[in-house]
Amino acid sequence: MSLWSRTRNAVYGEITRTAMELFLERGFEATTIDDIAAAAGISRRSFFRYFGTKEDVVLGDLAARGELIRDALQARPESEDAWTALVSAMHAVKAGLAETDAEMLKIFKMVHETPSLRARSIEKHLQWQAALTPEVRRRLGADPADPADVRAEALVATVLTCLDVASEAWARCDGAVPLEGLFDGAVAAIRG
Amino acid sequence: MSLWSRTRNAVYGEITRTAMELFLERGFEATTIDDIAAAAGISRRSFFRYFGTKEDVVLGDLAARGELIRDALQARPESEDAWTALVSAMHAVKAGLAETDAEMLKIFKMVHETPSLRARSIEKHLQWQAALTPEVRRRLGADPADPADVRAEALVATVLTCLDVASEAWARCDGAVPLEGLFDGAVAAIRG
DNA sequence: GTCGATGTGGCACTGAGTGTCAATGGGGCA
DNA sequence: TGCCCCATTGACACTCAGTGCCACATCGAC
Repeated sequence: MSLWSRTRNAVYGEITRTAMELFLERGFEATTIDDIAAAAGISRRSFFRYFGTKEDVVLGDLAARGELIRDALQARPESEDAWTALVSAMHAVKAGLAETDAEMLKIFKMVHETPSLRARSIEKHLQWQAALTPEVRRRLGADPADPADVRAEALVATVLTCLDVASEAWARCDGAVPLEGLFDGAVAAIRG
Repeated sequence: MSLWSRTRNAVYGEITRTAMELFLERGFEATTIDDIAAAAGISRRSFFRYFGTKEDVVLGDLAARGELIRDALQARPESEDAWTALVSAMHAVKAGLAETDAEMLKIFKMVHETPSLRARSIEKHLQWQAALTPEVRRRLGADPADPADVRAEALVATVLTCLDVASEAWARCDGAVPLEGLFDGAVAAIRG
Protein backbone atom coordinates (compact mmCIF):
# COMPACT_ATOMS: atom_id res chain seq x y z
CA MET A 1 0.00 0.00 0.00
CA SER A 2 2.57 2.52 1.08
CA LEU A 3 5.03 1.67 -1.64
CA TRP A 4 2.36 1.50 -4.30
CA SER A 5 0.90 4.87 -3.57
CA ARG A 6 4.38 6.35 -3.25
CA THR A 7 5.49 5.14 -6.66
CA ARG A 8 2.15 6.16 -8.05
CA ASN A 9 2.59 9.69 -6.75
CA ALA A 10 6.12 9.75 -8.09
CA VAL A 11 5.02 8.69 -11.56
CA TYR A 12 2.14 11.17 -11.42
CA GLY A 13 4.52 13.99 -10.61
CA GLU A 14 6.99 12.88 -13.24
CA ILE A 15 4.34 12.84 -15.96
CA THR A 16 3.09 16.27 -14.92
CA ARG A 17 6.55 17.84 -14.88
CA THR A 18 7.61 16.27 -18.16
CA ALA A 19 4.35 17.15 -19.92
CA MET A 20 4.25 20.75 -18.72
CA GLU A 21 7.82 21.19 -19.89
CA LEU A 22 6.89 19.95 -23.36
CA PHE A 23 3.70 22.01 -23.43
CA LEU A 24 5.46 25.25 -22.57
CA GLU A 25 8.27 24.47 -24.96
CA ARG A 26 6.41 23.50 -28.13
CA GLY A 27 2.79 24.22 -27.33
CA PHE A 28 -0.10 22.14 -26.06
CA GLU A 29 -1.59 20.95 -29.33
CA ALA A 30 1.79 20.27 -30.91
CA THR A 31 2.62 17.85 -28.09
CA THR A 32 1.16 14.39 -28.54
CA ILE A 33 0.53 11.89 -25.79
CA ASP A 34 3.14 9.64 -27.39
CA ASP A 35 5.65 12.46 -26.90
CA ILE A 36 4.75 12.77 -23.23
CA ALA A 37 4.79 9.03 -22.61
CA ALA A 38 8.15 8.63 -24.33
CA ALA A 39 9.68 11.55 -22.43
CA ALA A 40 8.30 10.31 -19.11
CA GLY A 41 9.45 6.76 -19.79
CA ILE A 42 6.03 5.14 -19.61
CA SER A 43 3.71 3.59 -22.16
CA ARG A 44 1.00 5.48 -23.92
CA ARG A 45 -1.54 3.24 -22.23
CA SER A 46 -0.21 4.04 -18.78
CA PHE A 47 -0.56 7.74 -19.38
CA PHE A 48 -4.30 7.25 -19.55
CA ARG A 49 -4.20 5.41 -16.24
CA TYR A 50 -3.01 8.62 -14.59
CA PHE A 51 -4.86 11.20 -16.62
CA GLY A 52 -8.22 10.86 -18.30
CA THR A 53 -7.36 13.41 -20.97
CA LYS A 54 -4.40 15.48 -22.08
CA GLU A 55 -6.13 18.56 -20.72
CA ASP A 56 -6.21 17.06 -17.23
CA VAL A 57 -2.43 17.30 -17.00
CA VAL A 58 -2.75 21.07 -17.09
CA LEU A 59 -6.06 21.50 -15.30
CA GLY A 60 -6.11 18.46 -13.04
CA ASP A 61 -5.82 20.07 -9.64
CA LEU A 62 -8.16 22.84 -10.70
CA ALA A 63 -11.12 20.68 -9.74
CA ALA A 64 -9.93 20.32 -6.15
CA ARG A 65 -9.75 24.10 -5.86
CA GLY A 66 -13.55 24.21 -5.94
CA GLU A 67 -13.62 22.36 -2.64
CA LEU A 68 -11.13 24.87 -1.23
CA ILE A 69 -13.34 27.79 -2.16
CA ARG A 70 -16.35 26.04 -0.70
CA ASP A 71 -14.50 25.50 2.59
CA ALA A 72 -13.43 29.12 2.61
CA LEU A 73 -17.02 30.14 1.99
CA GLN A 74 -18.30 28.03 4.85
CA ALA A 75 -15.69 29.62 7.11
CA ARG A 76 -17.08 33.10 6.48
CA PRO A 77 -19.13 34.51 9.36
CA GLU A 78 -22.86 33.98 9.19
CA SER A 79 -23.38 37.73 9.53
CA GLU A 80 -21.94 38.43 6.09
CA ASP A 81 -24.38 38.59 3.21
CA ALA A 82 -23.94 35.97 0.48
CA TRP A 83 -22.25 38.27 -2.02
CA THR A 84 -19.65 39.55 0.44
CA ALA A 85 -18.98 36.07 1.73
CA LEU A 86 -18.42 34.79 -1.80
CA VAL A 87 -16.04 37.60 -2.71
CA SER A 88 -14.15 37.10 0.54
CA ALA A 89 -13.91 33.36 -0.04
CA MET A 90 -12.43 33.97 -3.48
CA HIS A 91 -9.80 36.22 -1.96
CA ALA A 92 -8.92 33.55 0.57
CA VAL A 93 -7.88 31.04 -2.10
CA LYS A 94 -6.05 33.27 -4.52
CA ALA A 95 -2.98 31.01 -4.22
CA GLY A 96 -1.62 30.13 -7.64
CA LEU A 97 -1.41 26.87 -9.54
CA ALA A 98 2.25 27.25 -10.42
CA GLU A 99 5.44 27.95 -8.53
CA THR A 100 6.09 31.39 -9.90
CA ASP A 101 3.98 34.17 -11.36
CA ALA A 102 5.90 33.93 -14.61
CA GLU A 103 5.08 30.24 -15.00
CA MET A 104 1.45 30.83 -14.05
CA LEU A 105 1.27 33.55 -16.67
CA LYS A 106 2.53 31.16 -19.34
CA ILE A 107 0.00 28.54 -18.30
CA PHE A 108 -2.83 31.09 -18.32
CA LYS A 109 -1.92 32.26 -21.78
CA MET A 110 -1.70 28.70 -23.02
CA VAL A 111 -5.13 27.92 -21.61
CA HIS A 112 -6.65 31.02 -23.15
CA GLU A 113 -5.08 30.38 -26.54
CA THR A 114 -5.99 26.68 -26.77
CA PRO A 115 -9.67 26.02 -27.44
CA SER A 116 -9.81 22.56 -25.89
CA LEU A 117 -8.02 23.76 -22.75
CA ARG A 118 -10.22 26.80 -22.55
CA ALA A 119 -13.30 24.63 -22.78
CA ARG A 120 -12.13 22.24 -20.08
CA SER A 121 -11.19 25.12 -17.86
CA ILE A 122 -14.70 26.48 -18.12
CA GLU A 123 -16.07 23.05 -17.31
CA LYS A 124 -14.04 23.07 -14.12
CA HIS A 125 -15.55 26.43 -13.24
CA LEU A 126 -18.98 24.89 -13.66
CA GLN A 127 -17.92 22.29 -11.11
CA TRP A 128 -16.88 25.04 -8.71
CA GLN A 129 -20.27 26.58 -9.29
CA ALA A 130 -21.98 23.33 -8.35
CA ALA A 131 -19.82 23.02 -5.24
CA LEU A 132 -20.57 26.55 -4.04
CA THR A 133 -24.25 26.88 -4.84
CA PRO A 134 -25.69 24.79 -1.97
CA GLU A 135 -23.99 26.89 0.69
CA VAL A 136 -25.17 30.13 -0.93
CA ARG A 137 -28.69 28.71 -1.21
CA ARG A 138 -28.56 27.97 2.51
CA ARG A 139 -27.38 31.48 3.35
CA LEU A 140 -30.16 32.98 1.24
CA GLY A 141 -32.70 30.77 2.96
CA ALA A 142 -33.86 29.46 -0.40
CA ASP A 143 -35.83 26.29 -0.85
CA PRO A 144 -33.22 23.75 -2.04
CA ALA A 145 -35.80 21.95 -4.16
CA ASP A 146 -37.16 25.00 -5.99
CA PRO A 147 -35.66 24.95 -9.48
CA ALA A 148 -37.09 28.37 -10.32
CA ASP A 149 -35.09 30.14 -7.59
CA VAL A 150 -31.98 31.14 -9.51
CA ARG A 151 -30.62 33.66 -7.02
CA ALA A 152 -27.88 31.44 -5.61
CA GLU A 153 -26.79 30.21 -9.02
CA ALA A 154 -26.69 33.77 -10.33
CA LEU A 155 -24.57 35.03 -7.43
CA VAL A 156 -22.09 32.17 -7.58
CA ALA A 157 -21.78 32.23 -11.35
CA THR A 158 -21.31 35.98 -11.38
CA VAL A 159 -18.50 35.96 -8.84
CA LEU A 160 -16.77 33.19 -10.78
CA THR A 161 -17.28 35.21 -13.93
CA CYS A 162 -15.56 38.15 -12.27
CA LEU A 163 -12.61 35.90 -11.53
CA ASP A 164 -12.58 34.75 -15.14
CA VAL A 165 -12.66 38.29 -16.48
CA ALA A 166 -9.90 39.29 -14.08
CA SER A 167 -7.74 36.33 -15.07
CA GLU A 168 -8.11 37.11 -18.72
CA ALA A 169 -7.20 40.76 -18.15
CA TRP A 170 -4.25 39.69 -16.03
CA ALA A 171 -2.93 37.51 -18.83
CA ARG A 172 -3.64 40.23 -21.39
CA CYS A 173 -1.46 42.76 -19.61
CA ASP A 174 1.26 40.18 -18.93
CA GLY A 175 0.70 40.18 -15.19
CA ALA A 176 1.62 43.85 -14.95
CA VAL A 177 -1.49 44.58 -12.86
CA PRO A 178 -2.07 42.35 -9.81
CA LEU A 179 -4.83 39.79 -10.30
CA GLU A 180 -6.43 40.68 -6.98
CA GLY A 181 -6.94 44.28 -8.00
CA LEU A 182 -8.47 43.28 -11.30
CA PHE A 183 -10.88 40.96 -9.52
CA ASP A 184 -11.88 43.75 -7.15
CA GLY A 185 -12.36 46.02 -10.13
CA ALA A 186 -14.68 43.55 -11.78
CA VAL A 187 -16.64 43.02 -8.57
CA ALA A 188 -16.96 46.77 -8.10
CA ALA A 189 -18.25 47.19 -11.65
CA ILE A 190 -21.10 44.81 -10.85
CA ARG A 191 -21.91 46.06 -7.40
CA GLY A 192 -20.23 49.42 -6.86
CA MET B 1 -23.41 30.79 -58.75
CA SER B 2 -27.10 30.81 -58.02
CA LEU B 3 -27.53 27.09 -58.49
CA TRP B 4 -24.38 26.29 -56.56
CA SER B 5 -25.27 28.29 -53.52
CA ARG B 6 -28.84 27.02 -53.67
CA THR B 7 -27.79 23.37 -53.69
CA ARG B 8 -25.23 24.17 -51.03
CA ASN B 9 -27.92 25.66 -48.80
CA ALA B 10 -30.15 22.71 -49.51
CA VAL B 11 -27.48 20.20 -48.54
CA TYR B 12 -26.66 22.27 -45.47
CA GLY B 13 -30.26 22.19 -44.36
CA GLU B 14 -30.60 18.50 -45.16
CA ILE B 15 -27.57 17.63 -43.01
CA THR B 16 -28.84 19.76 -40.16
CA ARG B 17 -32.31 18.24 -40.21
CA THR B 18 -31.06 14.67 -40.53
CA ALA B 19 -28.42 15.10 -37.83
CA MET B 20 -30.74 16.77 -35.32
CA GLU B 21 -33.24 13.98 -35.85
CA LEU B 22 -30.59 11.38 -35.07
CA PHE B 23 -29.25 13.38 -32.10
CA LEU B 24 -32.65 13.72 -30.49
CA GLU B 25 -33.47 10.09 -31.21
CA ARG B 26 -30.37 8.28 -29.96
CA GLY B 27 -28.31 11.02 -28.34
CA PHE B 28 -25.49 13.25 -29.45
CA GLU B 29 -22.51 11.11 -28.50
CA ALA B 30 -24.12 7.89 -29.70
CA THR B 31 -24.48 9.36 -33.17
CA THR B 32 -21.34 9.16 -35.30
CA ILE B 33 -20.55 11.33 -38.26
CA ASP B 34 -20.73 8.23 -40.41
CA ASP B 35 -24.32 7.79 -39.26
CA ILE B 36 -25.15 11.37 -40.21
CA ALA B 37 -23.39 11.18 -43.55
CA ALA B 38 -25.10 7.91 -44.45
CA ALA B 39 -28.54 9.19 -43.41
CA ALA B 40 -28.05 12.45 -45.31
CA GLY B 41 -26.77 10.65 -48.40
CA ILE B 42 -23.38 12.33 -48.50
CA SER B 43 -19.85 11.17 -47.85
CA ARG B 44 -18.15 11.48 -44.51
CA ARG B 45 -15.65 13.87 -46.07
CA SER B 46 -18.38 16.15 -47.37
CA PHE B 47 -19.87 16.48 -43.92
CA PHE B 48 -16.70 18.22 -42.81
CA ARG B 49 -16.98 20.57 -45.76
CA TYR B 50 -20.22 21.90 -44.30
CA PHE B 51 -19.46 21.67 -40.57
CA GLY B 52 -16.12 21.97 -38.88
CA THR B 53 -17.17 19.77 -35.98
CA LYS B 54 -20.12 17.66 -34.94
CA GLU B 55 -20.96 20.26 -32.30
CA ASP B 56 -21.37 22.93 -34.97
CA VAL B 57 -24.44 21.16 -36.31
CA VAL B 58 -26.21 21.91 -33.05
CA LEU B 59 -24.61 25.23 -32.18
CA GLY B 60 -23.77 26.60 -35.62
CA ASP B 61 -26.14 29.53 -35.82
CA LEU B 62 -25.50 30.41 -32.19
CA ALA B 63 -22.47 32.45 -33.22
CA ALA B 64 -24.53 34.73 -35.43
CA ARG B 65 -26.81 35.49 -32.50
CA GLY B 66 -23.98 37.47 -30.90
CA GLU B 67 -24.21 39.98 -33.73
CA LEU B 68 -27.96 40.21 -33.17
CA ILE B 69 -27.50 41.07 -29.52
CA ARG B 70 -24.85 43.63 -30.41
CA ASP B 71 -27.22 45.28 -32.87
CA ALA B 72 -29.96 45.30 -30.26
CA LEU B 73 -27.55 46.85 -27.79
CA GLN B 74 -26.55 49.59 -30.21
CA ALA B 75 -30.22 50.33 -30.79
CA ARG B 76 -30.77 51.09 -27.09
CA PRO B 77 -31.05 54.80 -26.28
CA GLU B 78 -27.89 56.56 -25.24
CA SER B 79 -29.59 57.71 -22.05
CA GLU B 80 -29.75 54.17 -20.64
CA ASP B 81 -26.90 53.10 -18.42
CA ALA B 82 -24.81 50.17 -19.67
CA TRP B 83 -26.36 47.55 -17.41
CA THR B 84 -29.93 48.44 -18.31
CA ALA B 85 -29.09 48.60 -22.01
CA LEU B 86 -27.49 45.15 -21.86
CA VAL B 87 -30.44 43.58 -20.07
CA SER B 88 -32.87 45.21 -22.51
CA ALA B 89 -30.83 44.02 -25.47
CA MET B 90 -30.97 40.47 -24.15
CA HIS B 91 -34.74 40.70 -23.90
CA ALA B 92 -34.94 41.92 -27.46
CA VAL B 93 -33.38 38.77 -28.92
CA LYS B 94 -35.05 36.12 -26.82
CA ALA B 95 -36.25 34.39 -29.99
CA GLY B 96 -35.54 30.69 -29.89
CA LEU B 97 -33.23 28.45 -31.90
CA ALA B 98 -35.85 25.82 -32.61
CA GLU B 99 -39.35 25.81 -34.06
CA THR B 100 -41.18 24.91 -30.91
CA ASP B 101 -40.53 25.27 -27.20
CA ALA B 102 -40.63 21.49 -26.81
CA GLU B 103 -37.90 21.02 -29.38
CA MET B 104 -35.84 23.82 -27.87
CA LEU B 105 -36.16 22.17 -24.49
CA LYS B 106 -34.84 18.90 -25.88
CA ILE B 107 -31.91 20.67 -27.47
CA PHE B 108 -31.15 22.60 -24.28
CA LYS B 109 -31.15 19.43 -22.24
CA MET B 110 -28.92 17.69 -24.74
CA VAL B 111 -26.47 20.57 -24.65
CA HIS B 112 -26.44 20.63 -20.86
CA GLU B 113 -25.99 16.87 -20.59
CA THR B 114 -23.24 16.56 -23.16
CA PRO B 115 -19.87 17.90 -21.96
CA SER B 116 -18.46 18.66 -25.39
CA LEU B 117 -21.61 20.49 -26.42
CA ARG B 118 -21.74 22.37 -23.17
CA ALA B 119 -18.14 23.49 -23.59
CA ARG B 120 -18.70 24.63 -27.17
CA SER B 121 -21.83 26.45 -26.15
CA ILE B 122 -19.90 28.42 -23.56
CA GLU B 123 -17.22 29.18 -26.11
CA LYS B 124 -19.92 30.72 -28.29
CA HIS B 125 -20.96 32.83 -25.32
CA LEU B 126 -17.38 34.06 -25.09
CA GLN B 127 -17.72 35.15 -28.71
CA TRP B 128 -20.87 37.04 -27.81
CA GLN B 129 -18.93 38.65 -25.02
CA ALA B 130 -16.24 39.79 -27.44
CA ALA B 131 -18.91 41.18 -29.77
CA LEU B 132 -20.66 43.15 -27.03
CA THR B 133 -17.74 44.49 -25.03
CA PRO B 134 -16.62 47.32 -27.37
CA GLU B 135 -20.05 48.94 -27.33
CA VAL B 136 -20.25 48.73 -23.53
CA ARG B 137 -16.73 50.13 -23.25
CA ARG B 138 -17.86 53.04 -25.39
CA ARG B 139 -20.91 53.66 -23.24
CA LEU B 140 -18.79 53.63 -20.10
CA GLY B 141 -16.36 56.08 -21.65
CA ALA B 142 -13.51 53.66 -20.96
CA ASP B 143 -10.15 53.82 -22.69
CA PRO B 144 -10.37 51.05 -25.34
CA ALA B 145 -6.65 50.37 -25.01
CA ASP B 146 -6.50 50.03 -21.21
CA PRO B 147 -6.31 46.30 -20.45
CA ALA B 148 -6.69 46.90 -16.73
CA ASP B 149 -10.18 48.40 -17.09
CA VAL B 150 -12.33 45.32 -16.67
CA ARG B 151 -15.65 47.08 -16.06
CA ALA B 152 -17.10 46.46 -19.52
CA GLU B 153 -15.96 42.84 -19.63
CA ALA B 154 -17.43 42.25 -16.18
CA LEU B 155 -20.80 43.76 -17.07
CA VAL B 156 -21.14 41.88 -20.34
CA ALA B 157 -19.95 38.57 -18.91
CA THR B 158 -22.28 38.88 -15.95
CA VAL B 159 -25.37 39.51 -18.05
CA LEU B 160 -24.50 36.55 -20.26
CA THR B 161 -23.96 34.48 -17.13
CA CYS B 162 -27.45 35.43 -16.00
CA LEU B 163 -28.80 34.13 -19.29
CA ASP B 164 -26.83 30.93 -18.84
CA VAL B 165 -28.13 30.40 -15.32
CA ALA B 166 -31.67 31.11 -16.48
CA SER B 167 -31.37 28.67 -19.38
CA GLU B 168 -30.14 25.94 -17.13
CA ALA B 169 -32.96 26.51 -14.66
CA TRP B 170 -35.44 26.58 -17.52
CA ALA B 171 -34.23 23.18 -18.73
CA ARG B 172 -34.15 21.85 -15.17
CA CYS B 173 -37.81 22.59 -14.60
CA ASP B 174 -38.80 21.33 -18.07
CA GLY B 175 -39.77 24.74 -19.32
CA ALA B 176 -42.50 25.05 -16.71
CA VAL B 177 -41.31 28.54 -15.75
CA PRO B 178 -40.83 31.03 -18.61
CA LEU B 179 -37.21 31.68 -19.51
CA GLU B 180 -37.72 35.41 -19.48
CA GLY B 181 -38.85 35.41 -15.87
CA LEU B 182 -35.90 33.28 -14.81
CA PHE B 183 -33.54 35.68 -16.53
CA ASP B 184 -35.13 38.63 -14.76
CA GLY B 185 -34.83 36.75 -11.48
CA ALA B 186 -31.14 36.19 -12.02
CA VAL B 187 -30.59 39.82 -12.98
CA ALA B 188 -32.50 40.98 -9.92
CA ALA B 189 -30.38 38.75 -7.69
CA ILE B 190 -27.28 40.56 -8.91
CA ARG B 191 -28.65 44.08 -8.90
CA GLY B 192 -31.88 44.16 -6.99
C1' DG C 1 5.55 -20.33 -1.69
C1' DT C 2 0.95 -19.45 -3.23
C1' DC C 3 -2.77 -16.45 -4.09
C1' DG C 4 -5.27 -12.27 -5.08
C1' DA C 5 -5.05 -7.55 -6.01
C1' DT C 6 -2.97 -3.98 -8.61
C1' DG C 7 0.06 -1.74 -12.03
C1' DT C 8 1.97 -2.07 -16.69
C1' DG C 9 2.83 -2.70 -21.66
C1' DG C 10 1.21 -4.14 -26.06
C1' DC C 11 -2.27 -4.55 -29.38
C1' DA C 12 -6.34 -3.65 -31.75
C1' DC C 13 -10.14 -0.83 -32.21
C1' DT C 14 -13.43 3.34 -32.66
C1' DG C 15 -14.20 7.96 -33.85
C1' DA C 16 -12.99 12.85 -34.87
C1' DG C 17 -10.70 15.58 -37.96
C1' DT C 18 -7.26 16.63 -42.07
C1' DG C 19 -4.69 16.35 -46.60
C1' DT C 20 -4.63 14.82 -51.14
C1' DC C 21 -6.19 13.48 -55.61
C1' DA C 22 -8.94 12.16 -59.36
C1' DA C 23 -13.60 12.56 -61.22
C1' DT C 24 -17.87 15.14 -62.05
C1' DG C 25 -20.59 18.78 -63.56
C1' DG C 26 -22.19 23.62 -63.86
C1' DG C 27 -21.09 28.38 -65.88
C1' DG C 28 -18.82 31.48 -68.93
C1' DC C 29 -16.80 32.24 -73.42
C1' DA C 30 -15.50 31.76 -78.35
C1' DT D 1 -21.67 23.55 -79.74
C1' DG D 2 -17.39 22.75 -77.88
C1' DC D 3 -13.92 24.11 -74.55
C1' DC D 4 -11.95 25.60 -70.29
C1' DC D 5 -12.23 27.09 -65.43
C1' DC D 6 -13.65 26.21 -61.00
C1' DA D 7 -16.35 24.48 -57.19
C1' DT D 8 -17.91 20.32 -55.26
C1' DT D 9 -17.60 15.61 -54.30
C1' DG D 10 -16.12 10.85 -52.91
C1' DA D 11 -12.48 7.86 -51.84
C1' DC D 12 -8.41 6.78 -49.54
C1' DA D 13 -4.85 7.27 -46.25
C1' DC D 14 -3.30 9.40 -42.32
C1' DT D 15 -2.79 11.51 -37.38
C1' DC D 16 -4.26 11.63 -32.86
C1' DA D 17 -7.26 11.02 -28.67
C1' DG D 18 -9.29 7.70 -26.04
C1' DT D 19 -10.96 2.69 -24.76
C1' DG D 20 -11.17 -2.41 -24.18
C1' DC D 21 -8.77 -6.48 -23.63
C1' DC D 22 -5.21 -9.62 -22.36
C1' DA D 23 -0.91 -11.36 -20.76
C1' DC D 24 2.71 -10.45 -17.54
C1' DA D 25 5.15 -8.66 -13.55
C1' DT D 26 5.12 -7.31 -8.76
C1' DC D 27 3.73 -6.25 -4.07
C1' DG D 28 1.45 -7.70 0.19
C1' DA D 29 -0.99 -11.20 2.89
C1' DC D 30 -1.64 -15.77 4.49
